Amino acid sequence: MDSRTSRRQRNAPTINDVARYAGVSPMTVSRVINSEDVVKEETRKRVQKAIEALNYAPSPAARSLAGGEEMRIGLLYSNPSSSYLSEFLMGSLDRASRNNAHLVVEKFDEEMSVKNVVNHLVRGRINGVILPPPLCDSLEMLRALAAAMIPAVAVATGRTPKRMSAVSIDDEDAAYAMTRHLIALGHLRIGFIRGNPDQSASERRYQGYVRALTEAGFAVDDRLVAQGLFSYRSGLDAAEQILDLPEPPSAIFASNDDMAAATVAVAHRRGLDVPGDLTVCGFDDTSLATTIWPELTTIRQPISDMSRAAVDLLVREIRTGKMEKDGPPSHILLDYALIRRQSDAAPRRRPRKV
Amino acid sequence: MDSRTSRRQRNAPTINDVARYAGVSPMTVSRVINSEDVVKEETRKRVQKAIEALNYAPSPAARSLAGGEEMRIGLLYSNPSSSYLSEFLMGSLDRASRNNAHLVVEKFDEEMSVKNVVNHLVRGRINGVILPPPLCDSLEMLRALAAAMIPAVAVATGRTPKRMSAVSIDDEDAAYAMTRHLIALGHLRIGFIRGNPDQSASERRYQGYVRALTEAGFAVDDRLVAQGLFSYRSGLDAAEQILDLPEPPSAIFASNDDMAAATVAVAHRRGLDVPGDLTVCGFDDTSLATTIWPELTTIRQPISDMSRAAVDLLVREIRTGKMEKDGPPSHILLDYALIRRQSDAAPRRRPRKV
DNA sequence: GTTCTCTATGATAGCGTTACCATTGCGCAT
DNA sequence: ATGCGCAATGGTAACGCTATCATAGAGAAC
Repeated sequence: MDSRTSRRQRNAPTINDVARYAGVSPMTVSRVINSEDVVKEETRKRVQKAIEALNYAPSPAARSLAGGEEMRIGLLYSNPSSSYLSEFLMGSLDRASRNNAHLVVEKFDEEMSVKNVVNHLVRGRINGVILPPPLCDSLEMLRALAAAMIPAVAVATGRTPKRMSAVSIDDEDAAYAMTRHLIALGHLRIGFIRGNPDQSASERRYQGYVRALTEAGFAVDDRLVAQGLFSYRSGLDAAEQILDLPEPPSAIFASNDDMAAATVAVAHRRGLDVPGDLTVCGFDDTSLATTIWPELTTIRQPISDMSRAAVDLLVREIRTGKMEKDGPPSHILLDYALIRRQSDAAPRRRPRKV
Repeated sequence: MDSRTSRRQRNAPTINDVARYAGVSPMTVSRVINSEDVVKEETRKRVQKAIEALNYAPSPAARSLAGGEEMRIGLLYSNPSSSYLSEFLMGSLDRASRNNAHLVVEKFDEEMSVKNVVNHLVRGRINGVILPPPLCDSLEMLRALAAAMIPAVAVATGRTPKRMSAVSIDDEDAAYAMTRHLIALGHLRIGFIRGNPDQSASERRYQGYVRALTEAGFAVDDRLVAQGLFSYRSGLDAAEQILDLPEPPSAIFASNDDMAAATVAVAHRRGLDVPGDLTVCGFDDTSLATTIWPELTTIRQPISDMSRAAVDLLVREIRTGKMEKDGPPSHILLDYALIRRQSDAAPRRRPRKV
């Protein structure tokens, strides 16, 4: 009898259940959850297993009651490159809830003034902000945040900001790797479409391209390099320009997937087979890369991992009350990956089989 | 001395402060807050005044801990049609935080069994689930959730589920409107690319197309209708099939944007101008619609509004402890919009200008 | 061997609220 | 008077977690 001896809803496991299961005290479980480093590796593993086994999830309410600190972190985005955003959101959301922080997503429209937005954040008691591109490159925004004493973490910026922590990949190195990949395939003339000059990653990607070429002993032919803006539309123009050349390249490396997709479209319009007649590759591995046909060979950025790292970093900075001591900011560099799909191939030899 | 006698953040007043100030017990204050009617009018007034005076606001964390009504709502998604997801997330996030509910985003991979996922939800104390497409059409999932007594809200399903609330647009009507739009432009032969037959919206969209044609006195020519699967790839094949016809249509209406984009690609490959030689329109208004060139005329679904509505609905159902009484589920229908962009035009007259 | 570090873990006491039962008066029927 | 029912309020124990201090062992230094 006495069917509900407790007020617990459902019969969700609590930290005590986990503790009993793992044969430790609740406190130790708490420490594992909050990834404190004092716990012995062996114990941690045992607890982790118990958590898995019971499918335990900590109660946010209890946490904030006991911990007494409710943290609000803002995600300020401006360019809804939606596929990017959704991955980004997934990662942030995940870490935010683990860190018992509220994620407040805020859009920064063109019309708004930076000042207003920052004021809005202050009013909303936002304790810190994470900035995905292209906002991470807006000096105005960075300055305004610093002035308002709001800690921020930049994600995927090409620069390494002096006063702010950042999480990114090595754009230069990734572009270098992709270019080397094309060289290894046998391409001798490789076109390049640059990204929007306002975003710092553009320059880094171009530098990687140049370095690979130079190292391989190729000259950088300016005619093979077109300026784009990261948009599909701009990619169309850039690709036309390159393919109009009297001696067009056998491969084009675009600074992002949108422009690569545009390049594929232009090639097709001209009756060129991809990758038979032209190899095309992109950068970012957004959903567009696998939407179109052929699917794009591209550089994958671990977007959700980056946002995860960014949230963790930010939470730590807020907790330790950074801003004051101004220890040097952390810069985390995550690994990229070159994803081979169907849009690249060795160039057709000029003189076909005898 | 003893500067921090308590762990309280800020120095927000608690229910005890109010009680002391009003000269009653905390319990009475609680009753006043929760507007229970047992409190004598005079006492209530005194307490109200104390609340005013101290500017007291109850702590949500403590409330949900004690009240046991911590709400966690799950967002179960399977097909990361990322642009859809990010809009969806924005809406859900917004409402979830307003409703003091935690949003738990969960991916449902192909490999997982429905049973496992549902178990996972139960263990994770998820009180309710919202299901974006295509999961909202999975009968297996719906049944499993019902069996586990987890309330759910389907979003953008074509069906109107018997036992579950749903939020959607009128797919049939939207497709009807688009088809009428094409007819009004002067198109006489209008192709159609159907969506994945596993998703209920596909059939509804097709029905709208048929109705418009029939009403206008056109016959439905089966050769102008191709089967697609909602993927770009399938759109490529479907478009080829339709354009291979000896007498191809002057317009093609694809059941979603991905397939419309594919149709544009096929047209371009064949040297057809869009919209000059062929009008193409899509459905959904995902980011792809504005990524490609020409930008697609399409049907806009108010995705974030739909997810907002879904969360509100779900929260209300959980609060009122539905599931038991099985009052008829609510079905909310939101408005769509026909967005005209650059991919449609009047057909070229067969005999060009004398 | 004794004391003095540490390091890893445990015990205890809240965090601010509500659920549940107990208590206090008070009017009214017996 | 005595007891009863009822209205209004209070006391106490959760809720699930973390902060803080205490403690047990394992070495290290003497």
